Amino acid sequence: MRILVAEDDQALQDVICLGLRDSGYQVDAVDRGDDAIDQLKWYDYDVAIVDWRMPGGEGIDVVAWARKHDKPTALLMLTARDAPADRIRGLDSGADDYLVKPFDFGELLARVRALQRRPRGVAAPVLEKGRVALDPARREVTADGRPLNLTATEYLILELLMRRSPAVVERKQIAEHAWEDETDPLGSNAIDVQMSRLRAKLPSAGIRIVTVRGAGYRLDTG
Amino acid sequence: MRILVAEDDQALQDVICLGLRDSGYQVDAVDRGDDAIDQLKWYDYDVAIVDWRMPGGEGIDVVAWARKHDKPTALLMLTARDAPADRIRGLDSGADDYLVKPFDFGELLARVRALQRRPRGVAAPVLEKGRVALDPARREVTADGRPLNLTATEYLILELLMRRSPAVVERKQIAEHAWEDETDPLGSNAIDVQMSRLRAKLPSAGIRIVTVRGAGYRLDTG
DNA sequence: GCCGGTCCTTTCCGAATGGTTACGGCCTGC
DNA sequence: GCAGGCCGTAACCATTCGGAAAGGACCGGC
Repeated sequence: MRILVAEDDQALQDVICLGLRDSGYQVDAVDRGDDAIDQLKWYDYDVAIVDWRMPGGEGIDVVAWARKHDKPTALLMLTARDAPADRIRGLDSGADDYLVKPFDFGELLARVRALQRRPRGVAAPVLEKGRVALDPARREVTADGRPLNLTATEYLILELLMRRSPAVVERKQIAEHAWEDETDPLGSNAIDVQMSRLRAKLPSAGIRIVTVRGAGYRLDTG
Repeated sequence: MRILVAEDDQALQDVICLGLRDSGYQVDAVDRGDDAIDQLKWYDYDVAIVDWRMPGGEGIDVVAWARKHDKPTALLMLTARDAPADRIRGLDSGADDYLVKPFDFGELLARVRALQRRPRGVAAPVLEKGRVALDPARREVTADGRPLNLTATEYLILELLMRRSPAVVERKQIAEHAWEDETDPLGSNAIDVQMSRLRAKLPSAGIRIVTVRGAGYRLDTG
């Protein structure tokens, strides 16, 4: 479990980081609000412990930023402000929990554990078409409950076709979606080969890939 | 928004119920622990505010029951016990938040709002899958009650897989969660080796780690 | 009907991916 | 400072994947 600690009091930061590491967490620490936002921008933390007062942006701004950008990180505000009005403001800015300094370290750990129990984000819906069900979370495709064994590339292509169905998907879009370097497969027959392999795995799946000459491909039922 | 209030002090119960209704919530109240469980059994509450000491079953038992039965209700414990050890026990029993009496009513409202924001459904404090139980607080993993001796890295990986199950977890996410410097294991086969060691300890544990080529790993039962 | 272009399919092979094992360095506890 | 556990490295292996190539099918236009 990965935790971000944003606290400008060096002594307190050390205590928190050491204690958390001791409990087996992967901890990164920053001492500025803007640095905290940077970290959240690039890494996927499970929990962030954010001090209210910090140089470079208040903790409350960090929380608001994370909420605005739909980060899955659970946010715990940490502060010396213990007036009810402050707590209310902290929580209403989007924090999931609020702990007042000085605090018992064991309680901090317990609150972190409580936050970890939150399910992450919203479950991706299962795409269904014909007899085929594609589950993006499990990365699994089944036909009548039986798994179709798709390779990574085949999966990406089928996912795109299912999402767009019944619209036509251009070759270029397929290239962009399923290849790192989207110019690569256009000069070759790579896409053709993939489509052929994919089709070979679909019969009796209740869907079929229709070629639209000069335009691309489309997924149809039946 | 539907809330259950379980509090045996009639005066306090009235205050809470009136205040919540005033804020537009639909509130049911009970004054016994067993009644609280009954209500949770039959109705689908968004939030339950549960006092610790009550006739007919302690609040902590209500919380444990709700978690054990996968109730999606967010649980807030309310109590006069403010020793850190009590708070920790309350939270680790599965409560999502813990508020000490006497409290500011505005803060209660803010904490309720914070609970509402989280996606519905919260995992139990102990993760269970197949015959394996993983207790994050004790940092212990058992299969059928017998301890599996996992190393620190193996534990971190298994914890992540169990939390995300049945979703696929990318290698990069595994790297971020189980290693300090997440770029390190990606260039090597460190993750592969850890997975191999972990698998070696899992047979007959009722779970299995499935490789999803090009995507990552997934924990499945069976 | 012929022709050019687009698309399909199959085969082949190099490369990538991942699993397993042995080894050795490092840290910890005694 | 020694023993043992932990974990990364490297080597080896099995398997899979996907693109190149080649030949054929199909389509549309003239």
